[in-house]
Amino acid sequence: MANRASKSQASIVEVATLADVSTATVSRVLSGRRTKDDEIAARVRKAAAELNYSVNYAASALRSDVTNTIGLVIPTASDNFSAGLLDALEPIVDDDSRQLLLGIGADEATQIDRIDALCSRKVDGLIAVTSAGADLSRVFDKYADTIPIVQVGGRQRSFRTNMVSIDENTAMEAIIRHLAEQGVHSVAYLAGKEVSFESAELFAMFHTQVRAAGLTTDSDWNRFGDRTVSRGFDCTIRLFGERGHPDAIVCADDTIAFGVMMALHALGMNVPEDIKVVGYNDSPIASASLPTMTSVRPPYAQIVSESLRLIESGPGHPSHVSLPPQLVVRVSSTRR
Amino acid sequence: MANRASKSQASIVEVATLADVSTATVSRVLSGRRTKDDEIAARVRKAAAELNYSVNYAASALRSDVTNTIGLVIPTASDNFSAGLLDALEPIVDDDSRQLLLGIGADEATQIDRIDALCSRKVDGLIAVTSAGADLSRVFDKYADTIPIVQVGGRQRSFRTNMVSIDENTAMEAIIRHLAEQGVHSVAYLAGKEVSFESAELFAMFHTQVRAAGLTTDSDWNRFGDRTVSRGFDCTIRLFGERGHPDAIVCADDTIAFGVMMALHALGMNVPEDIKVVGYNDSPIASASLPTMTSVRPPYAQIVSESLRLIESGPGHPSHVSLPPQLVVRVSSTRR
DNA sequence: GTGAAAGCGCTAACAT
DNA sequence: ATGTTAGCGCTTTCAC
Repeated sequence: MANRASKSQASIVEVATLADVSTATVSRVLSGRRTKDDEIAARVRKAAAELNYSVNYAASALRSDVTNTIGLVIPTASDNFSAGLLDALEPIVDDDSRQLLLGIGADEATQIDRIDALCSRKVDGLIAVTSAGADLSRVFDKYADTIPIVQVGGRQRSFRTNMVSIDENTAMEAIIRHLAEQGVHSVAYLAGKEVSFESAELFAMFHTQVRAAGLTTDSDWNRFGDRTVSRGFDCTIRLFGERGHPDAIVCADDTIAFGVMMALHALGMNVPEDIKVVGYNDSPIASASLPTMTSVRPPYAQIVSESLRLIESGPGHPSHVSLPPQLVVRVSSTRR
Repeated sequence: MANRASKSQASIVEVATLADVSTATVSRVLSGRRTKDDEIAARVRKAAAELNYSVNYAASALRSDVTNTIGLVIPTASDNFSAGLLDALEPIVDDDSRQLLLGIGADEATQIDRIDALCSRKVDGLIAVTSAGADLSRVFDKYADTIPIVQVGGRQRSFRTNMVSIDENTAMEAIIRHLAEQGVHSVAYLAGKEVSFESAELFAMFHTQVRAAGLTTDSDWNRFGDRTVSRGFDCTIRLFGERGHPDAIVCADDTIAFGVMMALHALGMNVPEDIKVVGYNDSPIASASLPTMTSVRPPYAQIVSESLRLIESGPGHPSHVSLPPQLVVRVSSTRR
């Protein structure tokens, strides 16, 4: 508010002068590295506020090797999971008066490049959402004992980094149990194509859970394929050209489920009365569809808090955390 | 590749020693601030590579006041426009061996907070996608003559920052001309609700262009509302309960258009034979829908290059650039 | 608990 | 064109 606003920027020296203490004291008070909270502390804070002081992060980083930045690498921002994670991570990072450095890389080479760039900026921690099939173990190992790294999802290839994965098995179990409770007897599964979140493993889990719940499925119903609306549409049309059809269709992505619902509509079938549909990833489309779609919500908040906790614990003690997603039950799967 | 890999990090002094030159020369060579490219330059680069040297950005920033970072503030990552911009911006920033600092803020207070945080980090430039109705003029003005700021979209409230806006009028003209060419006579418009990209102005442009092209519309057809699938669905159902209906429906967002297409399907109408549909923002859903959807693609690449160009020109010379989006013609609007 | 002073790694000014 | 040197603003010993 002062009239010196146009002056470049107040430094710690000016604050110290105004508060009539040493720069060391200012530094200690402002960074909370001081025991008492007495009159001196108040004076320092007052002076800092008056001068509209904020630390010079470059100087601070140079001296202390703490940059107050967290690096995040994602395959693309136009992906529900990455976007959801970004939205969940940013406020937490920022509330800690840290800053988020973002790297985007779809292929292995670009991801490696971004991780290199971020690490040479000396981020205090790195979170990487690995894309389908990328092998980042070498670059991870390169920095593993300098910077705490957290790999989110994907296949773990480096055992020197932390890993936060999503417990898809629990999710699948929740889906199947929920469907069984709604009176479903037979289920189809439209899997994803990419290896990213282990489509194949999910597929295996589906079979296990279906059997465990005493439901039935048919190998002709279940196919791998793209995560697109038209794929869901096509598969469903084909499904109903065959002899029998399931009571429910579980999809590896909301987009597929959306195509399924469109096709069912076209076929004159009602969701959820005639057939139930479950999506995956709880994208905006799930709550916007008609009827609203039951989906599986990745545990964004927990992924973020666990990742930051692992980063806090520093490099060199890699551990693996598996988090259960949440089944968001909406209209498309409920008995009416 | 050297066996000294585990050693913390090579500094410029070690590079200088190995290359047998001064640190100043190393700095000059590596930053390209040197005229000749002789044997000395080669020696320096070789030494740097051998020691796996990379500059300490904190030290560099402290000394030179250039941080090699660009700040970006968006309302949310779960928004097609912001995600598209992010994906377009990141590689360009990175290729320049700069880094992207991201701030996310949905409401005015949070946006201001993020802009403050980024600017006190002394980013070399700030790009802000302003959210609906937020007034950021004060915080913009606070930094306007220190840091080059580019406002993308939204309503311009500060005339001390650069502005990159999307020429919606040209987009609307292209849509209406295209529809007229496809034999359309009457058009409905489902507008957005939020003030963000000037729904009202777009609405006015729609009327202007419809009249200019000699087409007709009906005030009962055109409504403001949410950018959701169900809104598009409901509006369409209601539309066809009335006496007449249009040959085409233009929507302020792909999501709305998607709901429209679902409703038309339910009503037994064929797109594009019976009625044509045009969306907006060219989200992934536009190319994944059935039939594929004609939409308007924001000029991401141009927004990015213009923004960076304006940042390059430094603070204090605010200018306004308006960029025409591209009409992506797909099946939903073409004569068959 | 506080202050004085060293120095993080780099670049810009100045001198050669 | 290159080298020498000061110093960016901060944190952290080290004294007291």
